[in-house]
Amino acid sequence: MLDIHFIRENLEVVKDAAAKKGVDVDLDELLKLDDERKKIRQELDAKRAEQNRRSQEIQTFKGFEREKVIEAMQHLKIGMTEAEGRYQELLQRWTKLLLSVPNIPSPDTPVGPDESGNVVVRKWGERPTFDFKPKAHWDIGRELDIIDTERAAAVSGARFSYLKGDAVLMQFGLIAFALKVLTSREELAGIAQKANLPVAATPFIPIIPPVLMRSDVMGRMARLQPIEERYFFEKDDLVLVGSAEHTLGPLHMNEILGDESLPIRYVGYSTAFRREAGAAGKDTRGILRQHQFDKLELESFSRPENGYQEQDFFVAIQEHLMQSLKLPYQVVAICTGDMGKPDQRQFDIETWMPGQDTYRETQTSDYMGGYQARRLNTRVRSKSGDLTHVHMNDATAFAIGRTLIAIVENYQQADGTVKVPEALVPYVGKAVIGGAG
RNA sequence: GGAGGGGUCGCAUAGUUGGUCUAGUGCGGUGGACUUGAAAUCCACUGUGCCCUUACGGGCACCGCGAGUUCGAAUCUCGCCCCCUCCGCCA
Repeated sequence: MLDIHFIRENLEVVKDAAAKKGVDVDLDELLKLDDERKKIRQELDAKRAEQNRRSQEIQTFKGFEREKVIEAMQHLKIGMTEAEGRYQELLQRWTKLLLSVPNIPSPDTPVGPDESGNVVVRKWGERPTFDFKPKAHWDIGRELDIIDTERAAAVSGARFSYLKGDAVLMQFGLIAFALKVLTSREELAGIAQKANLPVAATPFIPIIPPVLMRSDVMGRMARLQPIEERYFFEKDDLVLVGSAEHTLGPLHMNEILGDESLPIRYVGYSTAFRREAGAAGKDTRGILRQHQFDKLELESFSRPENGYQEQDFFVAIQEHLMQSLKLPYQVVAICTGDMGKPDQRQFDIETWMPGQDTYRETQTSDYMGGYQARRLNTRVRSKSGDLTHVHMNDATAFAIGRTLIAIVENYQQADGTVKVPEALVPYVGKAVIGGAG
């Protein structure tokens, strides 16, 4: 959420941001409620001050005098209860409205109504050429018997799959490869240098986070809505995460971090669960859009002034990973109308999928500014002693399913086998999938 | 799941017959005195949020969270969350 003081002082900026994001929120109403809120607050505090004062006094009184004061305070109490009721009612409306205010897009975010406004920032790699018609991953997967969606449908339903054999080796190969890069100060320093970014080379701490979390904490991550997208266990008031981001982000909630400890970087490996409620009938073939998939996710907490650089670094890491696999991709700046509500700036990496003859999103990078941290109450104490909210970044390192798709479609060969990207061979233990060996 | 114990201002603790607790003490931290310097010692300060105020300063709230009893609750009652010990179950 945004700071109410910030909204008051930058009303036009916030209005403009909401309009660009296509979010309908009545900010004038919010400020009106805030004025009322303050007024009742003052009234209440004055009454409480009086109560405190009289509570002290009362002990010096005795007998009839004491009875009289008690009677007066009972009266005061009635007024307080009434004011508290009004305050709570108002606060509820106030909070609801405040939470619906989206984050402000960065100045360099393209303005647009929906995904049609997204802008390709750069492209990398050459699309492979084939002297045969490249197949889609669902065909390759079935033929090599490494992806089984049919049996999964019988057991679990649509949008589930069994990954088998070499696909599994590939999954753990990808993870091992990425972790090697992300936990190495030298590798990270190299990536930063190449991207010309003056960021710290602090390694990522690997985490295996919980995949179930309290719904109220998910709310504080601004990720509970739309609730239709979440698997929700009402009996336990727990939701399944849609990304490791959801449990990595709150790792330091209600904490004050030391300035010298930043940036704190984590790489979390977890399964992600999505109901895909709004995507009925879309991408039903293969494993592009699954209810369940595994993912390596980056998360960092940084000083506010380093937030944008941190995101640039995250994108540089993503590009480094894709370049290592020699997969052709494009970096896309997501426009105001397509980005998430809590985002300040968002980039996607879309990777070339020859079997589908198009680029598909494989990674995303979200810079949240202090939007999530404010509600999570994660703060930094600067050297001068000031407290500010940390800035948070999250990004995909590898979404395993989609990376597998990209690999099998780009590395497929005429004989039906799939080459293993050179960088992965040591981690997978073989150079070809589906071959005689 | 059952039984018991516990959650106090960075850490550790005091406080459970309701009102001098707007929370004491120790450690840590900051500033100062002493010292050539340091240690030791002594003195002062030491959280977060909201609100009023140009400022100085002031008010309110917070003793796991939320309700309740009361003129008044860290202290009493109820619900919830979490931690620890033992038992049961279990990868």
